[in-house]
Amino acid sequence: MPELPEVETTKRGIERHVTDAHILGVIAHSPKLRWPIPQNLNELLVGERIQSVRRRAKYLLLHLPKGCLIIHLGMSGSLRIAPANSAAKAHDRFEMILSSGILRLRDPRKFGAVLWTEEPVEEHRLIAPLGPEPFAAECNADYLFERSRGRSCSIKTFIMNAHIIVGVGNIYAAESLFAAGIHPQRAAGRISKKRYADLVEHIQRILKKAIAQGGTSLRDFVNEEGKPGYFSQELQVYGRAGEACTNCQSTLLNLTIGQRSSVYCAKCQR
DNA sequence: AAATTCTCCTGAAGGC
DNA sequence: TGCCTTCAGGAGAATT
Repeated sequence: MPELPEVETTKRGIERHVTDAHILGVIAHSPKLRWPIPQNLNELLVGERIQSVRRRAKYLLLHLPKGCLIIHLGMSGSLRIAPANSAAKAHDRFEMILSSGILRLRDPRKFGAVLWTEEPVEEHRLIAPLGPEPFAAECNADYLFERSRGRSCSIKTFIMNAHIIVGVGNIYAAESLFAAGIHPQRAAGRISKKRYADLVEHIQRILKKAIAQGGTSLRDFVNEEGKPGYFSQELQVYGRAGEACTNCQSTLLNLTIGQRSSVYCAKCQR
């Protein structure tokens, strides 16, 4: 399921294909994903040039002269660069015929999104409320400590909240908390600044490593060439409930926090 | 404001 | 072998 490393991997993969590419056609195979796909994209975009591609949180932003195409991969989405003459298949929901090939969004579960905005994208309703990127300078122990004061939600829920910090989904939240030795259910407001410093360091380290390995491939994720990522080999706790902790050999436990499975080690995480 | 619950959708896995 | 049920999961929306 695409989290920040997977989206970053995708962004880097499509960058050289889409930058400066001209749009020859736009086809929405599904009327809606999470939200309706604008039906006038063909007339809006054909003939335009893609100026650049950026990632903000887990959103991919394709900048055009008139506006910005916002793409979210949801939990089962992947973008591929396909040959110009290839045909769309069953779960292909959206595609843009480019001068450089076809940019195709495959999303079996339809939790993704394709949106168009002509306002500055930073002001878009989905982008504006987002917290800082995990690698940004302002995303540090002081910031997380201040934002967490007085909050009773679990630390896992807290770091998965994109309005606090973006890009930390279920997999990397579990991994980061294990690395930092913090129990996923501990109240966010009851964690010291020192522990937040540890935590943010681990979040950054783990995300960077996952990006370097092309993301974690679980179920559907493949990069723009259809290849999986390799970070899943590095997972310490995610998906390992019932197995032995790599640090102390205790049996890893599973908790449901905010309707998300949360694997942790009761001995190593307090 | 913050916390909780609901919702979208479909493949995969488990039970019988 | 096959049908039915349950579950996962990003994140906004609705509700309390």
